[in-house]
Amino acid sequence: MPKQTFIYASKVTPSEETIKLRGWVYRIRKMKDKIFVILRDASGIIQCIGSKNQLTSEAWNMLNEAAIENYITVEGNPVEDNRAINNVEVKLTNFTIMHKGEIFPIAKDQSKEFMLDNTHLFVRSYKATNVWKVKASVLRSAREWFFENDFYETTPPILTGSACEGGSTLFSLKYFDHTAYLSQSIQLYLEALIYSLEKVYAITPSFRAEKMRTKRHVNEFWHIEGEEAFVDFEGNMKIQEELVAYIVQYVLKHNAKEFKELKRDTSVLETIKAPFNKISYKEAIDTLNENGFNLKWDEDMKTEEERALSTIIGEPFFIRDYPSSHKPFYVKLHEDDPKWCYSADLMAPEGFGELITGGQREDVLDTLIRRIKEEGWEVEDYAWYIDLRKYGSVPHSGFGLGAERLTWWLCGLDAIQETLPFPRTRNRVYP
RNA sequence: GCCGUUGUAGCUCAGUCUGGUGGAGCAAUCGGCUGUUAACCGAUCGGUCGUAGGUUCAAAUCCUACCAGCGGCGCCA
Repeated sequence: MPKQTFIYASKVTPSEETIKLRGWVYRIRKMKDKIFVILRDASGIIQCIGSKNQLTSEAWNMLNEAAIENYITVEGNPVEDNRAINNVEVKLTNFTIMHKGEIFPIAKDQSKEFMLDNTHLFVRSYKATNVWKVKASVLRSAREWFFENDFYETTPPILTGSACEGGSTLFSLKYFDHTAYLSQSIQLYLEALIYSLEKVYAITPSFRAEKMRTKRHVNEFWHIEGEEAFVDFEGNMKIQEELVAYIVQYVLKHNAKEFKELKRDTSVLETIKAPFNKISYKEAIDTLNENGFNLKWDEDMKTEEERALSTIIGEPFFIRDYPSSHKPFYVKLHEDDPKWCYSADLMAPEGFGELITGGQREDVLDTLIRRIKEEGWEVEDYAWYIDLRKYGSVPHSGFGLGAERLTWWLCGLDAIQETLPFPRTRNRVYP
């Protein structure tokens, strides 16, 4: 038999055996002859009780010195007790402080500002840990879905030499003797890769140098992007809704404990299944106008309106067929009426708003060149991208899903910043 | 970039309107303690009131400038 190893707090069940655990002091409550210490590890927390008359004086003294976030190891007997969390506690037979360290600065009350100054310590908080677990499930289940649907994972570059979608929101940096940019989206590269693998995806960080400060934005986020050859606008939406529905089902199955601890009411999530509602941009405007707004058909929907619509509809839905003037040059236009284009946004319910933008790409060489010129870009800057339409151009579509947007909604958090361990915002690039 | 708002003890805040010797809770330290659930009780410790200048007999408080943070909007995932 191998030497007895440490077990996770969540695996502790009442038994006759002596067990060992290691982790950090989450809470500690000291009395004259008894001390309760709550041990925290990656799996959760468990109450341990140390009694003066059942410990060596050395262990008892150490227990008396223990403080929040000390690294500790414990030995004891797991017993059933309805006064403890999860009705199990460990009656200590030994207790060791492995690293005492200094006084942990994060206490009961924290302001947002203090929390952000101490993000490197705040990541270990109970709430944050639950969010990291849900996010891990989002990424894992997305990969699973792609794998099961014959998509190849690819690794496009994050450093790019050309500015796609305009330069104002790009972070630039010195690249030897040139200027390079941090990627806003690897879409154009995925479009190149479909000619090889047909169905591709990538999960990469995307950077936006927007100077906005909102609950919905961070300057660095993880982008789940897919691109598919021979798939049209309708087929693309089908892929998106199946992917999102799969992720929702996965987290409901695997993260019930986390949702409970985050106090997330999952009843809305439980009803979600593909296909989703689809309304045209025009219908969206009409719906809003019926609900007290006064918008014209080609007017841009603002956050307030999108949020209202998302609350009215109450389940995930697509807004499809946007006015062409609202969307970039690579979006394919309707053949019969170029006023509209094959672009759709997937909206989360409950007022969380946009999760995905996707659509069919312009695959006709001349139209693409004309559109680039109309938007005022230099055709030479997109030479390699235009090349893709010269050699066996195929109809294709794709989309970009924000991993943080999705996690934010699934967990029902106040702000998207909470879904990243080290959120990059306008005034925060440290720690 | 625009609008708003905040800066007082290690942390969370009151005190600013109406100028007159800086307060509370938490943390820490010491002591007490009935199986506690961010325990409880008592005591102690702890501050260049964001920075600079101005008004005044007197400024955390009024005025000016600056700095930093936070919230929102345009944008978007």
